[in-house]
Amino acid sequence: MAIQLECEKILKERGLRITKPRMSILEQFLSHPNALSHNDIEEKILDIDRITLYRTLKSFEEKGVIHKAIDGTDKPKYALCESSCSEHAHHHDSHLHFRCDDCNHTFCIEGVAIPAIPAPEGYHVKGTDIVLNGLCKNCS
Amino acid sequence: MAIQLECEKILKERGLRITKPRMSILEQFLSHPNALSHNDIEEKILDIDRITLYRTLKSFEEKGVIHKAIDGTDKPKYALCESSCSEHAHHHDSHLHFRCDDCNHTFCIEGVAIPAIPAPEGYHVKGTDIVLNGLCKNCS
DNA sequence: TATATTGTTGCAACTAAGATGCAAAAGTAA
DNA sequence: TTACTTTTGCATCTTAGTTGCAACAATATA
Repeated sequence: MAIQLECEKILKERGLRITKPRMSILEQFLSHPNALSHNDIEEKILDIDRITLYRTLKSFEEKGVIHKAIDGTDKPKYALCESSCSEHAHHHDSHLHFRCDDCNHTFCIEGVAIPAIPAPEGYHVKGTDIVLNGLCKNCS
Repeated sequence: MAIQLECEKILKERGLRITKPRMSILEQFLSHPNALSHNDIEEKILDIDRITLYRTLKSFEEKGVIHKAIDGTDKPKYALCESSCSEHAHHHDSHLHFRCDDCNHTFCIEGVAIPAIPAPEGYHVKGTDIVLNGLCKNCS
């Protein structure tokens, strides 16, 4: 599917109006395999307004288009959600991200079975986030 | 052991000079079970200089006194290292933290066996960080 | 296809987080 | 006690992120 059409489809599905900044931001996520930070996007879309970008990332997150990819760095990064995520429930009770020590990219890994982590005594576990680091496909 | 003595011992072991700000910062870590953010410490030690705190946290981290506790929030938090950590090697290839959804405290969990996470195809895994969330001992 | 409605943008202004350089002060070794 | 070295605390700067608001653009409806 043409990337433009796919962007429009996603925005419509989530009840977000189709606007120029939203289209170009979403396009970035669709065309990169790795999670993107605010800064990454600013560098790729030169004429984007800083504040619009903040707000777009926030509304994308709220509507289940993207999710914050925990990767152990101080800079928040975002990755596309699976289509099964919705406004009301991100299906991310158990999530796996991989940060490459070499290229510093963070990847959202789908479809790997995550073993249950033994709950520490007295704690009630609701969700699990796993951050692996090492070398990614390209760098190893 | 008196807490003062313990602080001095740790600082000496790591080759850090014993100073007033370092003592009071380290004291905070020793007297709280949870990981502390920059802000947490500023609130507890009222007369501390902001920049000194930044620099102290950095040197504590470099010398293996504390480590950054990845907990999925945007605010870096720090927790005491086990004594087996050193300047040259943090023993944190596999680390587990727990963030409570209720009190928002982050705990560094020691002594729980962490199952190996299956490495995604093509990736070379060197370290694993796990962030559990849910309810901590006090809140459940 | 014009219009009303509502959501979104882009700017200004602000707050908070964090880094750097430097002179004065404090720790340590002799 | 002195000499040497590290650390502190301040001023200054940069970057990240928020809020309020007027102008504008997307959609729904007539």
